[in-house]
Amino acid sequence: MSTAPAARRDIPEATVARLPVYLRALRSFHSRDVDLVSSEELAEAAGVRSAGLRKDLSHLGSYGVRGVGYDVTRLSEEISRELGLHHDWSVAIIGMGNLGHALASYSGFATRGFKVRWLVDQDPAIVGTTIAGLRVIDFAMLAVEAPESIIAVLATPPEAAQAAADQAVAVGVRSILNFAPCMVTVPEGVEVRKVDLATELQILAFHEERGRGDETSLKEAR
Amino acid sequence: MSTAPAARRDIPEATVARLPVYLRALRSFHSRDVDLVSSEELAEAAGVRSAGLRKDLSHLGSYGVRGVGYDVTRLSEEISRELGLHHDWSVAIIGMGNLGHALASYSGFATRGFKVRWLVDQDPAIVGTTIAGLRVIDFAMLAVEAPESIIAVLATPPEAAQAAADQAVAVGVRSILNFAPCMVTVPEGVEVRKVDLATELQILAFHEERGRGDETSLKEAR
DNA sequence: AAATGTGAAGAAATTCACAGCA
DNA sequence: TGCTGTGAATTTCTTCACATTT
Repeated sequence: MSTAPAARRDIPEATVARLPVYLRALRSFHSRDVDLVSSEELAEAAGVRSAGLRKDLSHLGSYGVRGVGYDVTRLSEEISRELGLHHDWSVAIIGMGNLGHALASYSGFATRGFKVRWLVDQDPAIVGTTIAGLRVIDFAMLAVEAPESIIAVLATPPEAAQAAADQAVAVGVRSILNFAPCMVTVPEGVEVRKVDLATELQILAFHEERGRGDETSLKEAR
Repeated sequence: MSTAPAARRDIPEATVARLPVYLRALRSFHSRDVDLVSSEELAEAAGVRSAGLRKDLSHLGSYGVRGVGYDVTRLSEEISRELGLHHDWSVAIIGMGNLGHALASYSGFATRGFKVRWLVDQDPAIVGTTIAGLRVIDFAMLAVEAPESIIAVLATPPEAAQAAADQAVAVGVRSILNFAPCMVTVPEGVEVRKVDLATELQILAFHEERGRGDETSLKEAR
């Protein structure tokens, strides 16, 4: 409806889920000193179609130049701003088993905007030790140290996940990334995203089993 | 259309992505000795709506009983069969850094049907060592030992991911789960699914930033 | 000339609401 | 009566095709 003053608000969920992918592709271009890309080039790098990319970007406003393309730096900034990455986010990893340990030093988290600031465990034998340069604390300490808004990454065993989520919510966490192979229930207003290895493998298995069915549609990786 | 002989083939992608979730919920019911569930109960446990659940299940055939519900064991078997879990899948983890190390012993992989059978790295200093009870091998050895169909889990640093994917494909891998924070390009016929921590965090950040916008629609975790 | 931005068409997924069966 | 299975309606997402702008 309102055309001129930027079509804000109400970005489709499907678009939001792709913005981080575009951002990554843009950074890759930037690191190769490319500072102008066409929707065609960016779409290929992101594994989507150019028309879809343009439609996605149109939801944040008009940051491209017709006949020319998109300025890599400018577009990166606009997407970052839209995603709320103009300030840093603090991350707490809950559960210092194998996975939590690995996540604490995983380079994928080092992406600009997210900083792992707390490692939490309830086992007294682990609390107090240092992992990846951070001291492991317990929930009581997290409550004291983390008054601001933080994102919690659940890396506990499944039996402990619900309790950990409850405690995280009690501390004020409103966003949870759940790696535990189980569901957690949270109060309204708290968002949970789930990363489930078994689920991903099962989906792959389904497609491989079906074999050369419709796999042409998925030739390019995201 | 055809009612009796089961409505096979062509299960919607969105449904396929939810079947593993239903399977997990069913196993949870089973472990609590519940052997009959209504679509309402199962949907709540899976974090979806009952009508959607019933539509999803209708794509595999009619395994429920009107006025009664679904037999937990029966439905688990049907979904498992549909997902191709009636036989075991061999998994090779590529890249034995922090993450690969953690994945090698992650309980989420222990889900029935998937067995980590190979750990692969290209660093001679790591090849030959034993992690989680398995000897780390190189690609040459993988080519010798793995003639059958396997699923590869990429856990390399981003710089090494494309080369690792190429080598995996050369060995015959047709399904890849990519944990590296980058995209990989593969030939047609090979499927890649991506698990991207930064992406998930960015989506969470977006929603938290928007705050109390439309979060009522996401009150329950998957 | 080249490439964006976008209405309109089409496809896919979700939700509704109820017929049909135990 | 209770709950499944499913057409129909609705919403969301994708693709097309071209007018628009530099």
